Parts: sequence; C-alpha cells; structure tokens
Amino acid sequence: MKLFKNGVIIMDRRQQKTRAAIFQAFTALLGEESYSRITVQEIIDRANVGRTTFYAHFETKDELLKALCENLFCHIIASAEDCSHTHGLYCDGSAPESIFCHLLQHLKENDSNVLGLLSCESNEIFLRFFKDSLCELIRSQFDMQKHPFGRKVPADFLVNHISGSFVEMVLWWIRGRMKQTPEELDCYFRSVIEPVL
Amino acid sequence: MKLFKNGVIIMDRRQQKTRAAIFQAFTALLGEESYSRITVQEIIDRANVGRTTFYAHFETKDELLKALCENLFCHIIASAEDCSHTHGLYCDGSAPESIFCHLLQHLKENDSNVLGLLSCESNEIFLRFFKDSLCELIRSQFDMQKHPFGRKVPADFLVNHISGSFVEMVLWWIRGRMKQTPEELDCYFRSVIEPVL
DNA sequence: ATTAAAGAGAACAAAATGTTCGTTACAATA
DNA sequence: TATTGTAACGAACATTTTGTTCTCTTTAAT
Repeated sequence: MKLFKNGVIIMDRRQQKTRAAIFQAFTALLGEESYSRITVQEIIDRANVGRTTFYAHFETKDELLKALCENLFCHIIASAEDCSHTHGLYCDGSAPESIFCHLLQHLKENDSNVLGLLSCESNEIFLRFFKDSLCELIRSQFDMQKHPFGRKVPADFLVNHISGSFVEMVLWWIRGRMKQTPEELDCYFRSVIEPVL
Repeated sequence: MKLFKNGVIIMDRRQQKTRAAIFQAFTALLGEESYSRITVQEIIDRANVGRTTFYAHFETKDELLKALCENLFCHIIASAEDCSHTHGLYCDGSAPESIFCHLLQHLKENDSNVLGLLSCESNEIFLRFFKDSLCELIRSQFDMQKHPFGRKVPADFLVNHISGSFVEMVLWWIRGRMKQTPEELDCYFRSVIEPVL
C-alpha cells in the first residue's frame, strides 16, 4: 500500500487523491451531523470511492478521524513552533508577535477548515487533540524560563493551565461567531495569563 | 410511560430499576471501550433487560448518554450552588470553603462514578457537559461582583476562562492519578485565578 | 382484587459493517 | 514506449447492529 523512500512515505498520486477525497467528504459530513451518526456508506458515497478503497486506507471510522486530526494540527503547530523559536513564549510583555497571536491569526485564516471542525457537533475530539499538541509546544518553551511561581505551583500545572485556557478561549471565540479580532483576543489572553507567568 | 403528579415525574419502581440497570451497565462499558464501539446489544446484555425495554426508555444511544450526563451533574452542581449561596464565589481570599474546593472534594468522594466517566476514553463528552454546568453556576455568581478587569476584558470571557480552567485542571488531576488533595489543587487554582478576579 | 402499565422474548425488516473476488486503469520504472 | 506493480472499481457476500412489532407475563398502584 505504501512505499518508503529514504524513510519518508511516498504516496501514489491516486492514493493522495482518494485520501483527500475521503478527508474532504468526512469534513463536510462532520459539519452536517454528529460523528456517531456518520456511516462509512455516507463517506464513500460523498467521496465517490469504492467500499474496498476506503477500507484499504483506513481500518475504521475512528482511524480516519485520528488521521484527520494529525493532518490538521501538524501544520498549525509546526508554524507556531517556528514562530516561538524567534520570539519565545511571552518573554517580553510587549512582543506583538506572540505564539498565541500567531496561532489565532492562523486559525482565522482557516486553511483546511480547522474552524469548521472545531465548531462542529463533535468538536470535543478535535479540541482534545488541539490541546495535546499545544501542551507539547508550550512545555518545550516553558521549562526554559524561570517563573516566580516556581515553588508555589508546579510547572506541569501551569503548562496545562495555559494550554487549557487557550483552547477554551478559542472555543468561546468560535461559539460567539468570532466577533473579536485575533489581536483583541490575544490581549484578553495576556490579561489573564501574564499575571501568572 | 411516565406519570406526572404535581408537575414532577413519578416513576414506577420497575422503571427506576431498569433505568438504573441500564445506566450502570453503560457506565461500566464506558470504562472498557470507547463510546462509539459500544452497541445497544452489549448494554442490554449487561443490564439484563429486553431490547424493547431499552428502546422504551431511550430512543438512541446518544439519548442515553445525554440522560446520564444530566443525572450526573445535576447533583454535583446543585450542591455547589448551595455552597455558593453561603460563601460566594471568591469574595474573601481566605475563605476555606470556596465553590471550587467544595466541587473538588465532591469529586474526590466520587459518588455515581463521575471520575470514571471523566477519565474514560470518551470523556470529552462529559467534560463539555461539566463545563457547561459550571459556566452557568459561575455566571450566576459572577455578575453580582464588581471586578477590576471590568473594562479591559468582558465578563463573559472571564466566566468562560474560570470554568474552562477549572475543568482542564480536573482533567489534569485525574490524568495524573489524583496525587494532589482537593485542598492543594484549590490552592493552585486560586494562584492562577485570583490575580484575574 | 382490579386495573393499567412495564418488561420479557421472539421474530422481523432494514441498514451498516467488513471481506473477498476478478477486472480495469493508472503510475512509476527501465 | 513497453513493462510491471498496485490502486481503485464494483459486485457480491456473510455478519452484525439497529429499530420495530407482536403476544404473553409480571408487577405496581389504588
């Protein structure tokens, strides 16, 4: 099914196409009904691929979901990592280009319809995935810093607090139809996070 | 199916039993496999009720889930509401009996196995439900208070931030095998929340 | 003791799952 | 360009799950 070359996975152009078609169909369906109600039949009908083809790519619906998550967040997190290398987490209070602002802007652009998935009926799954990625990102940046709360509160707790708050904020933003700009949101976030950094 | 008396629902003792049996079986199954993999057949086998009986109580598996959530959190939130009436949200910084500490202690006691559900594979569903209940509770307490952030950050944002942070903390606590006492956790939470109140 | 309702259990159609074929179409090589 | 491997097709299939419809029995409330 998959060919390996120099350690990286090379995909047949056909595979890429069907994979993309399945992802797209699945994403669209998630906007229409809850995850548990979506059937493989619906997916392959919309994606216009054969039944066998689907099962050749994904063992189950759950696997498809997982693969979609990985696809989605690896991009957004990678670009945030890039950003954090040059600017750091929140070292200087006045940095206009924080990771968080960067992430929010990235979300606003909404490539590959992350927002659609984060606001669909079954968004909890994506939220958890998003948060897990975020935790890793923040942790890698965090232990570099010395924080005054060092003894009072464990660093692990703080990493979770920051990631969790951010994800919950994004959810709040989306549910409120995204009336605020990324910059406004970033300002809110700094207000509640910087006092504890 | 259901009899009404003075506006409240009165249940036949038989109904109560089967309902309880179904809830219990469902809860146990959620600890063993993911929600999407659980079948109605498994539930009725474990609960030892007939197929017809199940569908007389719940239209779908999703409805059962929803009913379970409502059952779970109405108790825990009601007792927290009680507590908040006497002590307020976080008015005085040294109150040993905050809503949050109360909630954590309540969770620690773990009646009706809330912790099991919050740590099972499909816990996202319960988390959202928990957070929604919490948001309402905090909102009802919050707008009574005057907070210094009044202009800088919307109250709505703060309510979401507090509820969200709390839920994320509980999740972190459970995932870390609950090594901290409710009092320790409450202390952590105050450290990150009181600066923004 | 009477009555109304709930559960058991079997049987059923319809839908969804997951697998196995042989055949066709295409993509990456030489 | 010809060759070769393999992805996709599609039809057919057994199996599982769903949701409904019966009849009959048991139980709770009064």
